Amino acid sequence: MAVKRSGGSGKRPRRAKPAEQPRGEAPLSRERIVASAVELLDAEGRAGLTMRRLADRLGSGVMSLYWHVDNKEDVFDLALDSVLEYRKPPQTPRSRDWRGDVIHMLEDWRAIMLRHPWSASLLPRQVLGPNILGRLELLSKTLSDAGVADADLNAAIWSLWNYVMGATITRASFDLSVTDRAAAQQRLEDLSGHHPAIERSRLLMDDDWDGVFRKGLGFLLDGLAPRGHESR
Amino acid sequence: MAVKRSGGSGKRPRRAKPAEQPRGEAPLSRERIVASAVELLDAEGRAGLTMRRLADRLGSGVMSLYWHVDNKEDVFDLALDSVLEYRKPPQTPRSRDWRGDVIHMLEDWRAIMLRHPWSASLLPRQVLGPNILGRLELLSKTLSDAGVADADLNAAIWSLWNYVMGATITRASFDLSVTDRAAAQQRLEDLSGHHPAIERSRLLMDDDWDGVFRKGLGFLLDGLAPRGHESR
DNA sequence: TTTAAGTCTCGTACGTTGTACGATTACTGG
DNA sequence: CCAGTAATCGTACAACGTACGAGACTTAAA
Repeated sequence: MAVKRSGGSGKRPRRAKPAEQPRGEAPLSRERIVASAVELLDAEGRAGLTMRRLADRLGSGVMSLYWHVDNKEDVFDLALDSVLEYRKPPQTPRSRDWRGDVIHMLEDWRAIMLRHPWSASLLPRQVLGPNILGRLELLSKTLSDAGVADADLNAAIWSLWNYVMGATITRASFDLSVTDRAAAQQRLEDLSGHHPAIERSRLLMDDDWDGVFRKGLGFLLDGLAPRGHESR
Repeated sequence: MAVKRSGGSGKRPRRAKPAEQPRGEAPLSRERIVASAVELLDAEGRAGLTMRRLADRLGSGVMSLYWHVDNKEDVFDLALDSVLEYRKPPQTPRSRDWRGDVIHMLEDWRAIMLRHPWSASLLPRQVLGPNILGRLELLSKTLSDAGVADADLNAAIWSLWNYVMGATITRASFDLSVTDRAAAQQRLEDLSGHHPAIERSRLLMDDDWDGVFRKGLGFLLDGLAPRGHESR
């Protein structure tokens, strides 16, 4: 069996004669594959990504992809992580507003995933790509610097992560087309007799998702950080 | 096209001569299909559920399933909701411990989903089955009775829902086999230089998931409910 | 009794999917 | 010239969801 490239990040040696492809096609590479996968996912959704369509879009044969990528799950993992790069806004390296830093990073996270709705549907998987690890590292460091005790750090990080993921997944799966929304409303009205409290809270209609998200995040941060310990 | 049964809950008329099946197979029904689907999902996981295997297990032809069920997505929806029935513990109808009631229901919810790990992977979908609606109704009513203002009810319910879903999905996807856990740890150590804060918090090892869940839930409830309003 | 309309089961077949396998080509260092 | 190894890709296969339509059976009307 041939020794396949996988996992590692070995650089492909520069080809001596780059003018080979009949079309102006760049040679296949892991990066190009992932970039095309993200385009396809954005355009067609999760079910729209097939290895054949991906190969077509790249102008290559289907099986060529498998030299650079282990399997389709691998493509999903790479696409998910690739979209989650984070550049924190330029500011003094020792920001005093740790709370604002955390909120900014988490809202950015959520915004990205809502901009690429397929990413939410990919979430129930083990995600340890470099960009996600980078975000966790930043979160960890920020909270630590803010005075959260090492013993509580785990709980703090996971609570925030959980909250963001839950809010994003929920929001993404309830972000329906107008037709679907009408159908859902109709369905609720059919059952209105049985669910007066839901009816009264208008749970599934005209929600301020962003506001709810921010509010809940505030509650969590209030609870997680040592009170009266902030600098602002 | 034949008028297919769907959506509604029409009772199948009792068959006059019940001793028809060569084996002791009960006749096909939506309920039997869903029950078998849950068994199959429990045993083989999400990818293990195929219409053919499901039909085999029921001793029927594949296409017979489609009389009772719209398609495979429908089976997933039904299986998910069917598992989430909730019986609240017997107690005085007007419990004073609303906080305990909420915690009990949400922890039960999480426990069920961890007992059926496939349910977490199904989550990014619109879930409005009767059992889930029942839980939302109960949650809504409990919070309302506890003094949460109508205007805040939406935010309260969604925050709790989001938190529970996020925690469950995360927990389920990180609940690895021992081998996988070793691999993940190895991977982290490979990158240890780049992620000192994660390393220090021991984020991915020996976590007390249940404790973290409970703690974060407490913070949320503290924030959501009017403080000093509880009865205990 | 005959007829017609459901209700329910299921065999066959089609198109699509992920990917195993091996042939093929290009380029490298000896 | 040769051996190795990096990379591409055509063919083939098993498995999938499900459309279609033929049938068997039950019930109600004629």
